[in-house]
Amino acid sequence: MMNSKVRFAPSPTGPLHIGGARSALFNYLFAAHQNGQFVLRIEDTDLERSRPEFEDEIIESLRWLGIDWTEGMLQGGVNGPYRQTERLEIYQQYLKQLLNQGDAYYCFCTQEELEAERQDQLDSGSMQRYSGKCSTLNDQEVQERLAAGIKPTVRFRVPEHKIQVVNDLVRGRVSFESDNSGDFIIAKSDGIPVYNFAVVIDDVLMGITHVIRAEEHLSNTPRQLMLYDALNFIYPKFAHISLILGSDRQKMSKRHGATSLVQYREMGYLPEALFNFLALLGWSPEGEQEILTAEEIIASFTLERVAKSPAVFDMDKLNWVNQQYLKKKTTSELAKMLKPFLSSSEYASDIENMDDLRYGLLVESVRDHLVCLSDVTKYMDVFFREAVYEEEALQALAGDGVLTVLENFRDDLPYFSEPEEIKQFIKATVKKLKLKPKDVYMPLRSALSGQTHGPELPYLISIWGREESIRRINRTIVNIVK
RNA sequence: GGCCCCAUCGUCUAGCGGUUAGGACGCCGCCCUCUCAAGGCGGAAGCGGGGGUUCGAUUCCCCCUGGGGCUACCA
Repeated sequence: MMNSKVRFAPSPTGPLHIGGARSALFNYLFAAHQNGQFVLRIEDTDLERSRPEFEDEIIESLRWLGIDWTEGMLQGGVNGPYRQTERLEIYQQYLKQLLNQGDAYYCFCTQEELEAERQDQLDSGSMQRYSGKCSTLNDQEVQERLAAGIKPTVRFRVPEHKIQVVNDLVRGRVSFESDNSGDFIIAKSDGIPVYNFAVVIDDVLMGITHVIRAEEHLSNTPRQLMLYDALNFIYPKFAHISLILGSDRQKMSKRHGATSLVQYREMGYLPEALFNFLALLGWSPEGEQEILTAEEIIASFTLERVAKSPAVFDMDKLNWVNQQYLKKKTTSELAKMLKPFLSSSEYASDIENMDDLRYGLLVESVRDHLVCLSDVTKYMDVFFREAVYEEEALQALAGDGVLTVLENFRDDLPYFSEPEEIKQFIKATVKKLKLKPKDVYMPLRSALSGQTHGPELPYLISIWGREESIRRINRTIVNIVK
């Protein structure tokens, strides 16, 4: 198993999804674990839906997640090109071979005819598969149709009564009966090969030893195996990993909320957190530790520990994992990462006007609340908005000694105070007035912010500074306490 | 409909014939605490059902049920 080579072969028909990212990740982990090779190939044979922008986006997403490959897109390599639409001549050769061998034939059925055929089979409850109508056309009939300008598809002639066995590395032995599959199309009428065909050619020519992909491809594998047989190719090893489901146990799709990697990046999830979380979806390390570095995951990743059952994507757990990684960041690292999120918020100018010291304090005061970076904007109101008194705050301000507390604070508040100094000052005030801490803190908090909850009070005061804090106190005294 | 895969707390999972069925998220409670978080401690919560095999099944086999996938000139 020393020279293993895997691949990830996305179709650029949309952004990189959670599911695709997980497949890419498992391939990456498998390769990295044994120092194998990893090819990134683009399967863009669906001309209708493939778009170059998506190709770029997928590649960028992989990079962002921390997934590297050793060959293929951007890296180059001796087995290129790595974009399927640039490999058309290659597929053509094998198509010709299959045609010559009699393992494939031209099919002139129109889409309407096929649709009608399918509908009939559906109505009569019989097996849904191609009837084989064109499989018996003789040379002359074929030539006539070609001469008439009909563009044929190419179908693979499925052998009869053959058992195809997939020795899957995660699922074990899975067998299929060839008779359950009709002659399937391997090249469309425009000459472009279809997935099941192109994937076989590419995997063989690129020397792929292990095909690790999502379970949805398990049922396609026997068709691919028949192609391997017809072309006299040696099978790679297969490993089909289970699907990722939404909370309703359906395959993840756009209606499950954020499903693309870019969305998570935009929300402010850390790539290392997603890397860790995705690795845990369908795989588990031996110990009980769940927060693991990429290196640790690579070191212990094996297909033997990959789960067979599908996994529901749990946003709560992702949030927790992300929080764990956020906590590891220093305040200055966080401050830097948070900037773009604040700069595009309504508080952009407020943040811009803050000096580094105060901005650092602000970050420190809200960091424990963050689940993802974009959350930061939810906690900015209290710093920059004029106090709007909540019911509980008004109650806290209605107490007996409130005015004394406020005036004492206002008159004795020291200059240039850092949170710790302010904390000491409040402590001293508590002592001096012979009150319970709460009877000092709550009136102050309420008077300053209009709320009974929020960031630690010493931080709030320090961030506002002496002048602003006194202004707020006075405003409350005049308007509320009187 | 046919073929295939899957099945342990709500969720992610450990388990690979004998365990008080372990961990994590979430939830609940307590502690800490000016508040909200964070943190610490504790708790509730699971082997889908029925047959076998076995001295003994969560674990092995079969059936059922449930969920998912494939069945495209998509991948």
